[in-house]
Amino acid sequence: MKLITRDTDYALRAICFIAKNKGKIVSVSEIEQELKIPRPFLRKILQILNKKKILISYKGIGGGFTLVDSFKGITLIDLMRAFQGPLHINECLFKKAKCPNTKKCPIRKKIKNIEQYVLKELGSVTLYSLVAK
Amino acid sequence: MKLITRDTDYALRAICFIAKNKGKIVSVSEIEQELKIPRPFLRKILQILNKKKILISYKGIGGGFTLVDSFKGITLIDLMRAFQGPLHINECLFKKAKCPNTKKCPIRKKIKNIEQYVLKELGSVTLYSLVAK
DNA sequence: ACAAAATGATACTAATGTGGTATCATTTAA
DNA sequence: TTAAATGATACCACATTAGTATCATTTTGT
Repeated sequence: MKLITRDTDYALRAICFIAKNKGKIVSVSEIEQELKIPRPFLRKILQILNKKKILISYKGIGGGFTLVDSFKGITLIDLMRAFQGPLHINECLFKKAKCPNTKKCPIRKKIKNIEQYVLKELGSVTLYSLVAK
Repeated sequence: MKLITRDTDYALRAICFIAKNKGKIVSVSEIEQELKIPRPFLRKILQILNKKKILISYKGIGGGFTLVDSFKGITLIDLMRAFQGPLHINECLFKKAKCPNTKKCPIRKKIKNIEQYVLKELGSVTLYSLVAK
């Protein structure tokens, strides 16, 4: 059971590195060298971060990526959603049929509670807090 | 992100049904008819439940399954472990390398906390509590 | 003893998700 | 106008999950 997938993980590390170079435009090559992430995969990840407005990209010679201005408001869960889609702890438990012995399945409620807790926790971690010493 | 897989889900429903027929030996055919779970898959699931000592099986004509005597002590997490193995929310995040900007990665701690919470919650739900009206 | 009805064991197949690659198009600075 | 960067997109490989198929074993009734 994985809460965080590899692309999310890589994204986080890349962001940390970009944040370290405050203000500077950082290219794929630089990140690749530092973090040893396979280049094509890294490119894909950065492109997604750009689309999701977590990074800003600059094309052409001297191009690369910087943090978005609103970076301090972005949380771990935003990052996870970018790569892992909407986070439902369990999507379809008892969707088709209910346990015949219960009218309101108590397990569903429990799962919902757990889900909400997890989302709250993940949503409380800003990427900035991970970057700042 | 799935916390509970299909076999765990099916297992839970099957157990609910068996519990309803208190004491009676319930065959695969009966469960299949009631819950519309594909028979070979259901058989596999029930065999696992037997091996994990959550159900008792009886072979031969009139055979089938009943709940184990210690049923009241079995929790949702036991069921999940039977099908999904040991439950680690995240196994290897930052295993190979740490985010270069942090010495003790705060995210790792957060994940650990979430994991412990989830395990505690799931371990607090007895299957019996789901079955009992 | 034996046949039928049940589960046990095991190996295989199909579908999906994750991790990763390859290639061409587009933009931009020198 | 060319080289260096990212954008878009399609593809491939592997692992996990979901499900099937088949034969072996046990048990009960006749």
